[in-house]
Amino acid sequence: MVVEDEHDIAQLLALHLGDNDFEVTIASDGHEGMRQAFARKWDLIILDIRLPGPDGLSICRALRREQAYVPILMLTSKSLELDRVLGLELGADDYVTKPFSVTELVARVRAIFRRIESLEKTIPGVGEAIEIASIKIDPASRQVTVGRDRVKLTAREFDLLLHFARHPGLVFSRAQLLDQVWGYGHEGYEHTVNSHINRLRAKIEPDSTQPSLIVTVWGVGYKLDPEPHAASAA
Amino acid sequence: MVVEDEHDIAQLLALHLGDNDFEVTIASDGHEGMRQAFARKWDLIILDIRLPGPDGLSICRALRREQAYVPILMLTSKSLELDRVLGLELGADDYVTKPFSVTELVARVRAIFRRIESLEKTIPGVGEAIEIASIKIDPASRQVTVGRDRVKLTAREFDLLLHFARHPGLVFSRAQLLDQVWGYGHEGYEHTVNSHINRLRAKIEPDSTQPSLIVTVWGVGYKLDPEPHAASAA
DNA sequence: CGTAACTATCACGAATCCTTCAAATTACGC
DNA sequence: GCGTAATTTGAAGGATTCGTGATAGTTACG
Repeated sequence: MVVEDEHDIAQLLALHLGDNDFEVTIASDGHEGMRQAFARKWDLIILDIRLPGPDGLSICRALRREQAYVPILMLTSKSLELDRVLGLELGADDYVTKPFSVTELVARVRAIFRRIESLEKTIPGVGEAIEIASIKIDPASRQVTVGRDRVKLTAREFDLLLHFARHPGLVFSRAQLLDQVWGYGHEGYEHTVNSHINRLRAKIEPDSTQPSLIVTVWGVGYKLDPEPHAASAA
Repeated sequence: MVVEDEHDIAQLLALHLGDNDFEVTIASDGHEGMRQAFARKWDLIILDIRLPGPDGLSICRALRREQAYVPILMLTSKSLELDRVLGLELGADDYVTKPFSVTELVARVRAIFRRIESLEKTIPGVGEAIEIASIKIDPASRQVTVGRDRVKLTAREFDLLLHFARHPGLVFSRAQLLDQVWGYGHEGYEHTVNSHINRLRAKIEPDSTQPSLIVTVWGVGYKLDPEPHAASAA
C-alpha cells in the first residue's frame, strides 16, 4: 500500500510497481492511510512523511505499536531529517529521499522483500541497534557505547558513525559522505569531513593515533573496518 | 549525452563537462536525441524539456519504457512545480531549472555518478568481489587478500589490479592502461606503468621473480593469467 | 654470438593527500 | 537577545605515494 497525497507521484509508483508485478493500493491522505493500514495485513507499506491528516510518522508509530510487524518504507524529503526522525521514533525498514528515481525505489522495494524472505539472517533492521567490535550504536536513542562506557557524540558525529555502521566495510569518498550524511545538494568543503572523522576517532577509537575502526583509505576516502585486526606490532 | 537545441547552452555544457573529464556528445533536437539515446548505452543523459521534435519528456518516457536503466537529468525552464512533478513522474534522477549555474549543474552530474556508484556497491552482483587464483579483490571495501593474508595496496595498485581482474586474460598495452586506469587524457610516460606493475607483483605474486599472475606479453604489454600454471621448472 | 629493443628494479624528490589544532562562523537553548 | 556548544573553515606540518631517471637484465633476431 502506498500512502501519498501527491497524486502524480502516487500514480507513478503504482505504475512502476505494477510493472514489476506488485499489486498496489493507494491511500491519498493520512486518514485514509491510517484506515487502510489496519484494514488488512499488507506485505509492504510505503509512507510519505508529509501528509494531510496524520503524517507518515504517526501512521508508522501506530502500526509499530499495534501491529505485529509490517515492512515500512518511508519517503522523506531530506536525508538529514530522516535519521533524526528515525532516532526519535521507531524503525522503518528503509527509506528513500525525494526526489528519487523510480528505478531506485523499485530496487529498494525488491530488496525489502528479499530481506524479509531471509528473515532469519539477523540483518539489522534500520531501527535496531548495531554492534561492531565493542561499539554499540542505537539509532532509536541515538546512544553509543564503547565497551562499557557511554560516549557522547554530537549530531553529525552520530550520523556519520551510523552511516558507516550501516555499511560496514564499504569505502566512501568524502563527496559521497557529504551527499549521504550531510544531505544531497549540500554545499561545503570536502575537507570538513576530515574534521568530523578526526573528532569521531578521538571519541571511539581505542588509540586515536592508530585508528583501527574508521580507517583511512588513502587517495579514496574512509571506511569502517568490521573486524579490526590489531595493528601489527613490530 | 546532452540533448539541447540552444547551441550556446549545448556548447557551454560540453565545454565545462569536458573540463571535468566527462566525454560529451550533443544532440541538437528531439529526433536526433531520440535516435542517439537508443543508439548506445550512455552513462548519463541530460535532457532539455523544451525541444523541437519530440520533447524531453517524450524521450525520457520512451527511455524508461524501453531501456533497462539510464540516469537522466532534466533541464526545465522556470521552476514550475508542474515541471518538477512531471520530471519525477517520468523517473528522472534529478533536474536543474534554467537559468542554471554551470557549476551547479556539474556538481549535480557528479552527484548522480556518486550516487550510482555507491548504489552499485550495495547491490549484489555488480560490486561483487572477484576471485582469481587465490587472490580475492573486493571493490566495495577495496580490500585484497592473497590466500589468507590481507595485502595493503595503494590506490593505483588497487585500480590496476582491479582492471586486470575485470578483464582476465586480456592483454593491455601500457598506453591502454594509462588511458583506462590513470584516466583518459593523462600525460605521462608509459614507463611509469612498469614501476607500478613491479610494485604490484612484489605484493601479490607468490614468487615475484617469476611472475605467474600478471604476465608480461613481450612487445605488447601485460595481462592477468586467470589460471596460472606453475612456472615450468627446468 | 652480438646487437638492438624491450623490460625489471631501485632509489629519490616532488606532488599529493591526511591529520591536527585553532580560529571563525553558525546553530541552538534559555 | 545572549551564551554556549557544535560545525565549518583555515593553515601548518607530516606522512604516503607517484612519477621519473638511471642502470641492470632479458629477449628477439640476424
